[in-house]
Amino acid sequence: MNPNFQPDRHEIPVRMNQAENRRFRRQSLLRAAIATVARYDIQGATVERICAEAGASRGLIAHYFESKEELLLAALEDWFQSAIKIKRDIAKDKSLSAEQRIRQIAASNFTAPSYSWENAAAWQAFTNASRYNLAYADSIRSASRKVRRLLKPLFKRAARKHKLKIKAGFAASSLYVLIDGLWNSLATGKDDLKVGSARKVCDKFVDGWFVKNQ
Amino acid sequence: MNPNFQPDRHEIPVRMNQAENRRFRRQSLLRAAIATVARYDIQGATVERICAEAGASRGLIAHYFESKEELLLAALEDWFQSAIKIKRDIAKDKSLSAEQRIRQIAASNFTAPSYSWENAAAWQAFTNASRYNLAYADSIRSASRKVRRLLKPLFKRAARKHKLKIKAGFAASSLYVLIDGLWNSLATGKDDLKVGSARKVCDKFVDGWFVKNQ
DNA sequence: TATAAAATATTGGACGATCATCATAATTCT
DNA sequence: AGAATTATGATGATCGTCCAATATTTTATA
Repeated sequence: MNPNFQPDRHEIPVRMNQAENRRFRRQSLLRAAIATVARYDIQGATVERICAEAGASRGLIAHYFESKEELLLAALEDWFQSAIKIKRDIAKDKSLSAEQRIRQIAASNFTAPSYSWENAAAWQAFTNASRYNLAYADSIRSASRKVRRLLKPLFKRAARKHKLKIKAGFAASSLYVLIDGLWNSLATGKDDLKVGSARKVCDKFVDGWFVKNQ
Repeated sequence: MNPNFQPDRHEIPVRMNQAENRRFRRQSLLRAAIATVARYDIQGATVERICAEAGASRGLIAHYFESKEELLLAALEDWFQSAIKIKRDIAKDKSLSAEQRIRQIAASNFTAPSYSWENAAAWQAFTNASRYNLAYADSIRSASRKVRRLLKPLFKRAARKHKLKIKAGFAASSLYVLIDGLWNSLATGKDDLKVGSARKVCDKFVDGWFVKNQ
């Protein structure tokens, strides 16, 4: 049922002191929030369900977060931070050409740990909610900008190597819009798309930017 | 505030008989449902808000639909039916080449009446909800299949003209996934994308399919 | 055509269910 | 023992549905 199941504390045999316990509980709640949002959407992610997923009782959220809203926002930002880190690492990898880095960043969106059905589904839920929730909107806009800032110089350099003139910012944007579409499609299953195909679509799209005009 | 405002019955001076009135009320509720879902998401589209948007009282939904859920589903299917009709008409247009038809169908997603912020936002809300609502999932899967069935033969014919071998079904899928991503981006505004740019991204993507391999 | 009766349309209040938050109690750790 | 952590019941708010009442249109009748 739930591929990314987080065992609750009863299944953790190791003894933890309070500080460790606190970190563990917090992290459990963050992961449980993502998992629950993925399966039930934002409004379906009730305190009851999130806590059940985290193996805790209903009242615990209040002890670790100001409110349910604050937990969800923290979960979104926590997840995004780890997602951008993976991309930054690839962007800095000097053993790869700029074009290779672009392709690898794109591909990383369809490989664990960045990709999982849970992450795709939760991302879809949060972006959807960002239409009426200003906090999510801000967080997601900032996330989008960070990714574009990462990709733009790579597109610029890759184009120079190909002796092409392209609008690097536009290329970066559109690649990420495509990846978003692929994530949504994978999250809902509406187009019978497989993860492997998603990778191919990205590669084909990048091809398009580095081909000479006819 | 609401660009697609439907005037309520008090602003309609013409006398309507019961049959006309019934059609008008039903249609008002369907449009109001889309508009409200666009602005407030599915769970935020309360009976109160939908009816206010339609210029009716809270109880009226029960008179025209089995339940709120049934209204939302009817609104989704009603909207999709008009959207697919526009695409079918383009697909049948013999004055255009297959490739031109593909481009025009793609472009129609970014021109009124198929495109409006309201439609994009509501579509995003429904696809998002399709993860946990089976009725939406079925409806959307069927919609997706219809569009792919429309595009696939066009890609096949266009490729033949270009003397290329492509996977037409794959091309059709991926074009529609891209369009979905563009709609979501426009609905949320997260990537600062404009409608005009969305059209260009589509064109660039279609280019990619009809370019000789290097 | 006028009018009564029937059918249909519309309204808004009541009810029951769900949920986040809060207060308080119980438990565990230091 | 005292502090931190965890559990549970109570409370108030929100929402969909149902229902009784009121209003309007249509049909039947003379």
